[in-house]
Amino acid sequence: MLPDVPAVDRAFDYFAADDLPGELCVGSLVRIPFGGRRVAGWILALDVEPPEGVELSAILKIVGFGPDQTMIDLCRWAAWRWSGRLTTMLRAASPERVVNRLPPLRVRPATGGEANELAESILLLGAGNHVLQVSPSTDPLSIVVAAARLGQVLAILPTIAESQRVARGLRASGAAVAAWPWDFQAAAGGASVVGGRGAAFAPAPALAAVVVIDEHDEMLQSESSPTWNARDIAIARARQAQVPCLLVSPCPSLEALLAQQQSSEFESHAELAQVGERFLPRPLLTVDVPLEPRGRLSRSEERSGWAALTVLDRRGEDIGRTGLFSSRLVEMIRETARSGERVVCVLNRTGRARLLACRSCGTLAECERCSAAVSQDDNGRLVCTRCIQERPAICLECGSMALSILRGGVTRAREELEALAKEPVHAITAASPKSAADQPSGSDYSAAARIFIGTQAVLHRLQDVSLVAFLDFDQELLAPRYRAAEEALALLMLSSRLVGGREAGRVGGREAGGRVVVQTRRPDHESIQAALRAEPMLVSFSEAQRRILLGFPPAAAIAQVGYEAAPEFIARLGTPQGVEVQQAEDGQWLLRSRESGRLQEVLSQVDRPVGRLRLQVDPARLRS
DNA sequence: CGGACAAGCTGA
DNA sequence: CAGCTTGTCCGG
Repeated sequence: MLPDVPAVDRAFDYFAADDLPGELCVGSLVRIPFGGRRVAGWILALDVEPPEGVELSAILKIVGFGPDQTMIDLCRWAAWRWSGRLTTMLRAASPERVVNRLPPLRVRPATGGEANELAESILLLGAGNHVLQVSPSTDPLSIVVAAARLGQVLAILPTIAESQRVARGLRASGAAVAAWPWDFQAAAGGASVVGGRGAAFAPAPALAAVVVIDEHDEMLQSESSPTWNARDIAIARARQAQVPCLLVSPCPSLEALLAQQQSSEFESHAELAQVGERFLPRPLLTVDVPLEPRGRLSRSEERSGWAALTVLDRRGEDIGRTGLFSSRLVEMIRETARSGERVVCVLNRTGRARLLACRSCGTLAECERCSAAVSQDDNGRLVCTRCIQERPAICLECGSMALSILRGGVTRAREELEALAKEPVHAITAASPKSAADQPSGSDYSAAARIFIGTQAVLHRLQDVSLVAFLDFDQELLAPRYRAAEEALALLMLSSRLVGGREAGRVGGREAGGRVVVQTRRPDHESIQAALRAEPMLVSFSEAQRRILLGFPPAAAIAQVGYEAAPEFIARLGTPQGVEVQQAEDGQWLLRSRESGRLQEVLSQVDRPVGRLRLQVDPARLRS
């Protein structure tokens, strides 16, 4: 019995009275007395031999059904893989509301769906991981429906909203569908599961295939620790059930390509096999692993979904004298807006300015306390993002109030563009209300508005766009994040979808006539070249080399350790063999191991000190 | 986590 | 030395 008390993370033995109402089995959710309180808990095993001299307490109540033995095994593995607590994983695998009865197992596969080549090839897939490189305009529904002809499928998508659309479509194809996290019962009864990343933990007793849509998407990873990734859990589940796992993406991740490579090498379901307390880990990326998706569309189909990409090379322009908008871009924006179509400009910098200098003495605007460069917020005040200090816009050196913007943010760019385009420009950031309906009256960007500007959040907010322009794509390409190249390509892919209007049901991409524009000084960068030629593998090849060289996932396992208890944690860790320990300047530590499974093993042996600790294994981003 | 209990601090 | 705070341990 594992109490649902995260800090405990240890199982205890209890006594089950014969006359306890309800069915008691492995995975049952129960209520038990624990440390003087009544708490919820999960039954992990029955008929255990309690240790000598322990007085057992009785289970108070059987609450309902929870994750079965298979799911408990999976949760154990996930807890090990991301150094999390078993309770966290079991919570994710438990029903939202009490489930008192499970329906008899009955599978109703999809019967409808298009009978195209792709659908036929999915029916023939064997167990193992299969990377399916699709076009940005490929409708995920067609793939999920094709897979659901095999029986119960588990379909995982990055967003709940999209998963609901797919769930509706799958239902229409005749399949029994469980929408996660609401339909635990139906899932346990054999219905095909469709949901967001959480669906990776849904029960699927008759599992026939696992499908991960947009497997490259960062949304599939939990942002708080444990930083479990639904793609990797999907891979483990498919292997556990010995069924095919379809990793679908227009820009496949290295993780998916590596998993595909390994599934042909390791056919046994070794991953979840435990040897004592240890799991057999997946090998890491090495230089001799060839990376190539197994499933591909025809070149023309694949290309059709990628939007025509215009690369505006800014190298020839005078450094420091050019604004955010090249004349060519302004021309394109005006032209598109004039024909009544929508334009979206992307600039991943919030506020008014991210870097300022004094106009009279040239001094950079810094924080008076910590000397970091200060930003200017929407109200014109200078703020330090590092120490949350704030002051008016005055030069500390000469007292001048005239500061010039060296690197502008969205607020400033909006004003600038409005002047250049000679029509209203609407700013949208992550902080803006979600839909036009939430808009205060008077700001009418729903109907008449044509030009929008914002951080990359705009790409998720708008539809029916004809032009997406990245004002400073170098910021994406050269971002100090180890996945920057893949993320940059994913942004171009997402933009292709947006201008292709997949939501609107159009064919999309080149054929729909939408355009994506990037302003850059790195026109030769592989992320741009990959989108230009509709050949995402260009990024994979160079990224694989880079990750191996620098020691980042999936070529190494890393962990970021932070918060107050971090120094004590690192002290307890010592200097274990096969693990590098690096201290970052922001008071965080980075652990790295190039030996598969070594990091997990080492982390599981350290007991957590008291106090707040952030421990993130293989996070998508190393944050400070 | 939260309760129990022990060891340390304060004040008359 | 009572009464209270702070720390450490443990739960079946």
